[in-house]
Amino acid sequence: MTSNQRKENSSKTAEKILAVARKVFAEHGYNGTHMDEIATRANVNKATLYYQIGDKDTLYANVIHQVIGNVAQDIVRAVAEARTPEEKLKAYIACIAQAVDKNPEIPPIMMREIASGGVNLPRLVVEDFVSVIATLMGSLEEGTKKGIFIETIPFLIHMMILGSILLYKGSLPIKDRQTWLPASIRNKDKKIKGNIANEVAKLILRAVKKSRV
Amino acid sequence: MTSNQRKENSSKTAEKILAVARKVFAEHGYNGTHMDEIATRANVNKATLYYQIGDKDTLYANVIHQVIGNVAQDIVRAVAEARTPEEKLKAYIACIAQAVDKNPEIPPIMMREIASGGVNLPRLVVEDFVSVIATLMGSLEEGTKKGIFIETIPFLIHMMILGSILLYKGSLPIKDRQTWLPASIRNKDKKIKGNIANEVAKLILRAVKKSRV
DNA sequence: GTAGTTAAACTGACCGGTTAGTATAATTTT
DNA sequence: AAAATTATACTAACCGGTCAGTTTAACTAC
Repeated sequence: MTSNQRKENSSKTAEKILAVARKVFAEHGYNGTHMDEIATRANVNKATLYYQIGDKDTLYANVIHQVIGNVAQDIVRAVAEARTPEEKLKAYIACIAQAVDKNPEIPPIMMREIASGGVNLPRLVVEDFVSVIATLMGSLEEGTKKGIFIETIPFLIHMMILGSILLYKGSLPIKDRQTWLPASIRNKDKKIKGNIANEVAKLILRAVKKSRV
Repeated sequence: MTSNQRKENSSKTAEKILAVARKVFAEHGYNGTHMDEIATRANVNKATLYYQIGDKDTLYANVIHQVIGNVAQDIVRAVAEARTPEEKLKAYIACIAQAVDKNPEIPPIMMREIASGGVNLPRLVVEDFVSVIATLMGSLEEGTKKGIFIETIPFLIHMMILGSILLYKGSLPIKDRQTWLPASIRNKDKKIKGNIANEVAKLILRAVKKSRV
């Protein structure tokens, strides 16, 4: 094995640790997460964990970055590629929904992060958020100027989209665990499982668009 | 001092502890909250805290009950009093927004609770949630039957409403703390501060109503 | 009215388990 | 040989919870 391969193996360990850490932090939050559990579930000695990554804060910062740091660019790019304000809004929603679909750790981590006032958010991540909201503001204002959209409060629209997706996805586990729930609530949405993006987009567009066919 | 006064003082102590606990739990979450901090901030000896209330779980359960246990009945009642589906929906949203306005601990506590899969939620509270969603489902179905509303996924609508309000209110502290934010984002919504209920209601109704004037 | 009794509220000091993080020597991998 | 990993053991701090004992005030008996 060359030294490159050695580095690969080493970084594979780090990646494994990060992947497990993501899950554990999502399950228990920062304070509820124990380094020992991460090490155990990653099949790695605790000393290795510290050797590879560092202390708890560093590990968490890495997780945060990996989980929500990259979504932002995706959104900005996807929106830029769309032409009409309506398409932009759709792309915006689809992007968020897809990101959450791809890694289900986003809802719990993000919600806890918001709950704690974003104390642990690296400034870089906050800046990403800002660029996302700015993007949305752009789309909405463009739509308003063109007479397609009504006047709105962009920040609220953002929270509406994000909130819908985060809470919807985030509460599925609760619903599933409460086996005694009335079937009317449990099954009402089986049909759209895995793809609420369309449904959210439909609703948001209905809310925001001026005229209707 | 009469024995009544003594009891009063005692229950005052308990109330003080509960009030402080609410804040601390909202700030740090269950695992991040230390009994010592609660005791200190309540100006009460830790042993007194245990004497008055019990262990951490009990204290947290009390907080949960106090914070989100009562909102449910309010909602159900308010919706029952309204006549048309549209009015019911408005009442529903207004109720939630008002509750969050009245005690700002709801967003962080609720979001963290959802994030952790509702592990700490007393069954009674979960049942309250169910009754709330059932109420909403009733209103939506009634509206659909009468041809006023389109077909919807009630659970998603619920999450849309709740998510909007929780995230909007919940992220205000973050926004305020990031002093470097562009003014366009910071100030865009000063005009509606304290009353997003109307705005959310407007948007949700536009999304859900079939025809428009 | 005052000495004795009881019960509730409260306190300071402490205990025991937990957990982040470290040290070290040995082993494996490349 | 050097880097990565492991097993094991350890420390220091932290934190939930307890306990023996004190204060306070209301009640009782004389």
